[in-house]
Amino acid sequence: MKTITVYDIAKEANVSVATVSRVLNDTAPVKHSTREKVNAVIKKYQFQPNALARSLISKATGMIGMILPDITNPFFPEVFKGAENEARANGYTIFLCNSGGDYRRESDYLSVLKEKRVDGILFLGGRINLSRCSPEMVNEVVELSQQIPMILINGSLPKSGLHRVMADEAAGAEMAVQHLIELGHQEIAFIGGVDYMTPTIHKVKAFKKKMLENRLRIREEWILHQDFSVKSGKELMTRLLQGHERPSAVFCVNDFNAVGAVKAAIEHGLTIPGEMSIVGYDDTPLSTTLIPELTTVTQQTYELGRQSVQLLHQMIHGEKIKKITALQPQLVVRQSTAPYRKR
Amino acid sequence: MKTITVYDIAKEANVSVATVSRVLNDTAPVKHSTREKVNAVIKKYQFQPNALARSLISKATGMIGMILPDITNPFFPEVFKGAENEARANGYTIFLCNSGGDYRRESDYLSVLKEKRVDGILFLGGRINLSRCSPEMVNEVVELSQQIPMILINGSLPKSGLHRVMADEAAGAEMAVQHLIELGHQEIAFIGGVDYMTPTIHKVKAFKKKMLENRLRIREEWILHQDFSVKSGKELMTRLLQGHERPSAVFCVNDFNAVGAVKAAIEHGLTIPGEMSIVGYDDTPLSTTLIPELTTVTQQTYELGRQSVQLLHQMIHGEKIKKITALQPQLVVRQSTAPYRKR
DNA sequence: TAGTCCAATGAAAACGATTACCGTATACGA
DNA sequence: TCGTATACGGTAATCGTTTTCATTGGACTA
Repeated sequence: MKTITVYDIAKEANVSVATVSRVLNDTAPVKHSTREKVNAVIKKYQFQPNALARSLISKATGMIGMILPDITNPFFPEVFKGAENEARANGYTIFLCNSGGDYRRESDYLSVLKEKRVDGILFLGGRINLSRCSPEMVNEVVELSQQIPMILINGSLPKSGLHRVMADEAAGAEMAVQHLIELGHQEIAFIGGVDYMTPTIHKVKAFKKKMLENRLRIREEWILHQDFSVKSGKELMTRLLQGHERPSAVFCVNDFNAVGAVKAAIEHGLTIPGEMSIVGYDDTPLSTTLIPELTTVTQQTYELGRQSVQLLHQMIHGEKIKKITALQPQLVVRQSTAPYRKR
Repeated sequence: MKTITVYDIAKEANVSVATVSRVLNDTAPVKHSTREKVNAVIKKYQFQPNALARSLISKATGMIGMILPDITNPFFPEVFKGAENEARANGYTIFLCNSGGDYRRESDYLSVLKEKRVDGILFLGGRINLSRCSPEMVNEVVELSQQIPMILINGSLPKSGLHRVMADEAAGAEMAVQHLIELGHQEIAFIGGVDYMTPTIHKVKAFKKKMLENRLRIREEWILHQDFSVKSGKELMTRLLQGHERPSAVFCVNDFNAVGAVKAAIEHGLTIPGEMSIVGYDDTPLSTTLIPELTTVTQQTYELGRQSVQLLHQMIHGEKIKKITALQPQLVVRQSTAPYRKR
């Protein structure tokens, strides 16, 4: 089966390829009758111009790449959705690249995206969430970003000066802790996350700051880390509950950890929020499916994706954009937190 | 900044472009010393061949498109992950196309994928889950599938003869109902899903079949439909509980609905599984975050994605593959079901 | 020693569009 | 009737690769 080209259309419509192209792209005036004739042939053969050939010459592919650590973490599908809608509205299609947070996989994808000549790249997770990131890993990204418009979402690279769109995690974390303090809690623990990754670091810092501001005691043994999974949240909470003293409230690095914490607490016979208040982070769909529904901090996840693509689109068109765009998080109070009650 | 091409490499290495291409693709013998020389230049400029130009001539893009209804439904990220891993292992990158189940959006994407000349298409949800689908909607897909290898995942199109990979939903549903019956339940309800979509239809049919086989009464007023969301599950369960009689067990069309049902039951003061057994479907991550953990049916979601890409890959290489590949679902008993107790 | 074959390479023609540049028909005013 | 502006149409170059075909110089066989 032969692939049909503009030449075939041109021949059948008795015009030149230039005219076909003009009809296709509306780039120069074409007589009405001619246009009709050409369109008829195009329709007859269901002709669609080859985007590869077109891109080769126009230098634009209408493709963007999105690298993220784990699409099964419900935070990311929401970001993707925002990105995807904005992308489609502007004529882009998205390569979704699941890196597993593995920097080799990231490099692999970076290279693939480059050779596929995507118009832009959205980078989430992995190396951009590491508190220290090797110079090679930084360089690789910086160099690519000089060739292809790129935006870092919810992350950064030391001294790279790359464009970023992010939720203000410190502010969000402060809100969460403030909320607990206002409820009268004094013995508050922090759970979760990988200790050398920035989401954890920012939140721990904000946590300590708030505690200090309110002259509350910070117990280092109540700041526990592991990773970002449900399992991890459960294990850390269990460890917390095994101590001979226990906090009356826990702030978790994300919803996954919070869900695990809730499960551990319930298995331990505690009622939530009666005997233990728990706050999550991200406002993923999990937080409303949980019983009790989770008090958490929303990051405007959808907006994060949408605005990133919007900005990327501007970059692609050579417009200057702000280096940093910060979205304000917001506390969402649900059922997993309640005023402190003496036991 | 000039883009560098094989010509630049060739010139600098004192060879012809043909030789550069041979080094790049290892498609013909090249003298060792020449190869070294060329590779050195390639490395020096960090040259990466333009995939567009390459694809234009090779007719292969290394891109596949995946159309699915809703990436925020936790069932799909898992499918995607399976697909993505297998894809990457075979050198493909995936365009993720979120259709929202909207057939116009599907058509739009179908057309974009065609003009981008993807090597293959994975189609999930939307029109392929409709019990009746207009001839135009069928045709559009069938015609495209004659030009581009395509696999329908968990769905079908009437008389289209397209390749399909699917979980055997009828078998899975029978297992779920069988499980409840074996626990001694006799008054069982079915909840959820859009009534004209195949996931619902298959499950209701299996439900009725099992009930009949066991001479149990089927009450039409206990077969309720709405959509696939948590909210919907909650509303339907609430409606069920307002009747003056109520079932002792409920089989839900998916985990979302089941979560909603559990929430409604608990709000209604029932204990689960003590007073009400609930079974979900899909074994999404939700099922283990819920308290109690949900008894559900696993569809081997990851495998669904992985095997689909594997088969698609074979199709792309012109191999003949089975028209239908069915994965066996499996019952996963957790905490939301228990033996019937008289009240 | 002549003939054969193969490894190693280069020149040029694709692939399927866009587009710069030039050519021509028509209409219009003088 | 002629000159000229207007409105298109056509040709060919271009994008950056791969690939076919031809060429060359040995090495090997008979």
